[in-house]
This record gives sequence, C-alpha cells and structure tokens, in this order.
Amino acid sequence: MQAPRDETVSEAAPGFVSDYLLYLLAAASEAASAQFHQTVRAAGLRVPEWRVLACLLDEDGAMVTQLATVALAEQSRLTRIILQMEKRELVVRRGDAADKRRVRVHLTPQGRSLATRLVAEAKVHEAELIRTLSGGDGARLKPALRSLLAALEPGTPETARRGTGQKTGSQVKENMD
Amino acid sequence: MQAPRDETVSEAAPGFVSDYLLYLLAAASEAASAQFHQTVRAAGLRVPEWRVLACLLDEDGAMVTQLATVALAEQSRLTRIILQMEKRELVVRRGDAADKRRVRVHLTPQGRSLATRLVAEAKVHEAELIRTLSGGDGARLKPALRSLLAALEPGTPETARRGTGQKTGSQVKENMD
DNA sequence: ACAACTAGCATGAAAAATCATATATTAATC
DNA sequence: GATTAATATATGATTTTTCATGCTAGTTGT
Repeated sequence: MQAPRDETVSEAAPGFVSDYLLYLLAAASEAASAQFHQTVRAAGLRVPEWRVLACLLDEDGAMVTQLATVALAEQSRLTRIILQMEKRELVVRRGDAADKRRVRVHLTPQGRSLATRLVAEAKVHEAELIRTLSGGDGARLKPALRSLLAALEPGTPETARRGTGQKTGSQVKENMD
Repeated sequence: MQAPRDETVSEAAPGFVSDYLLYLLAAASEAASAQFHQTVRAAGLRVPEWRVLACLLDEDGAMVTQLATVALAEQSRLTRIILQMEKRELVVRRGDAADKRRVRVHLTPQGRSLATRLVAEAKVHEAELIRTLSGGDGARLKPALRSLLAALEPGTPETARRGTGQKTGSQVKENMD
C-alpha cells in the first residue's frame, strides 16, 4: 500500500494524456517553439508572419492560399496578415497577370533582410536543439515526423473511421483544405 | 550528419521550411490532430475543452493553472473555458479548503461520461494512426517526442517530490503558438 | 504579528481569429 | 458560347484570445 500522494503540483500523473500521441505532438511543438517564438516576437512579428517570411524566402511570389497552408493558418486570416505585412512594407502584393484572381506575395528588400536574418537564427536554434537531444533521438525525430506527414497529407486518409457507438447524424463540417 | 534526401513534398521547393524541425513538429501536430479534432468539434467541444476533460479523467480535481498547462492554453483563457464548461455542466468548480486561492475542477457525471467516450475514441484513433505509419517510425515517434519534451520541460522527476510551493518561480507562461 | 512578496484566479478592454458570405475570375460542361 | 461550377481572395460581424492588471489568499522574513 502506497503512502498517500501529494496531489498539489507537478504530479507525474501516469494517465492517458501524458502518453497520448496527439498530446505529445502538440506539447513537443509548443515546447520546442517557445524559445524561438520569443525571438520572433522580439522582431515584432507574430508566428504566422514569421512563417510567411520564411516561406517567401523559399519561394518568392507565393499565393495567399499557399502561404496559408504553410503558415498553418486559415485563408481569411492570412489575407489580413498579408495586408498588415504590406502596410509594414515587409511584402508587396501583385496581381498575377495570367490569373487575375491570384495575388502573388513578394518580399520587399526590407522583408527579405528580416527573413534572412531570422532564418539564420532559426537554423542556429534548430542545430542547438537537436544537439541537446540525447543520442539518436535527435536524428530520428525528423524522419519520423516526415513519415507521419507523408501518411497524412496526400489525399484523404483511409483511416478516418469514427462513430464508436455515438449517435451520428450531427453535422460535421467537412472543411479540410 | 545531414543526409540530403529527396523531399517527400511533391512541391518542387526544397527550401528551408520543409525541413525545419519546428515546422515539421507544428505541421505534424496539425495534420495528425485534424481528424480527431473534428470528432471533438462534433461533440460540441473546442480543443482545449477536450483536453481539459481528458486531463480531469486522469486527475479529477485539478487546479485551473494545472489544466492550463496540460491544455496548452493560457491561464485567463482556461479560466473562461472552465466557466463555460461549468455552465454546460461538464465540470464543477470547488474551492480548495486548505488553500482558498485554488479552484479545484471536478467532472460532473455528464462530463465524465463525455470524457470517457472521447478518450476511448482517441485511443482507437491513435492506434489506427500509429498503424498507418510505415514500419519503425510509428514506434520511434513517441520516444523521440518524449525525449524532446524531457529536454525542454523544466521539471525533472528527480527533485520534484513534495514540491508544494518551491522557489521555482518561473512557470510556463510563454505558451503561445 | 507585520510587512513584503508570491501564487492562484478573475476580469475589462483591446486585438485577433473565425464563420459565413461576397466578389471576381477561371475552368468545365453541355 | 452561355451556363454552371470551382478557385482565389476579401470582408463584415460575431466570438475568442490576449494583455495587463486587480484582487484575495498564502508564504516568508524579521
């Protein structure tokens, strides 16, 4: 019989949550990003804005929808973010001549400078982070994540099964991009 | 060190972002969670609310601050979420007799029922997700994530015993996306 | 016991994200 | 070559989040 445990703080609860894959993913993402996101904030950017800059450095002239996908944000949000970034002269929006619905987003020199600096910092931070991971975990993490993404991103996964005895018929909004 | 592999992305953009660890983490978390989060939404819950329910099933009577940490949300947000959940009679808040600042959150029978159902669904979903991962990646992912979390989270179990109100003033308050 | 400090939670006002939908353009169909 | 559907972006209105701060209760030091 165990002694009565103290339930106040920092209880290492051996429950469901702490071993749940989706929680581990979200928590790991949060924890790993927290430090660098402070750098981003210090540069006067919000996280999606930083992602936009990084994406544009990879592919200048990307479309808003593309950027929304990469920045993990919704389209209407990205639209507003891009407008704000344009006001701050980090990017410029140009209509696509071939398809006038599209808006191509380009880095300004100012935006490119900031993006370049932050990407360099991100690479340093990433290298340090990976180095702190014990042994092979640092090396295994990226391939495992890519494998997970590859299994989920293309097309509609066949694993989308639900309805374990719950009442169906509720209108689930199928608004996946 | 770096094995320059072909990008799994069909996009011809072998840029920085698609191989950046923090992006892979965030994107993997998003993609992996998307399916189940629709189930959560269909149950009339937002994601942090689901996390609160799951956490309370692990540890009933948790404090608001504790729940905020687990649900990866800020304290003021969690306060409001708990208030809303109380109105919906999923939880009840009770003052802690020993420390009247604290608010202990307990599941109602209704909340426990919903939590139990969703956790069961989450387990099924998780098992299917892991099964779809090719070979060893499914098995390596969790340990790698735990290693990452262990390297980043402040509290280590070695000295975390009987730590009611220790001097560790710095809490996780930079939990932003 | 008293002051000063910290922890836990709540809250108002401002910023923001979200949802649904509008608008404009292109692609597809008959 | 109209008509219909689909794509790309923008926007209004509502709900959420956030930030700073307030307030109460416990803790520490003298």
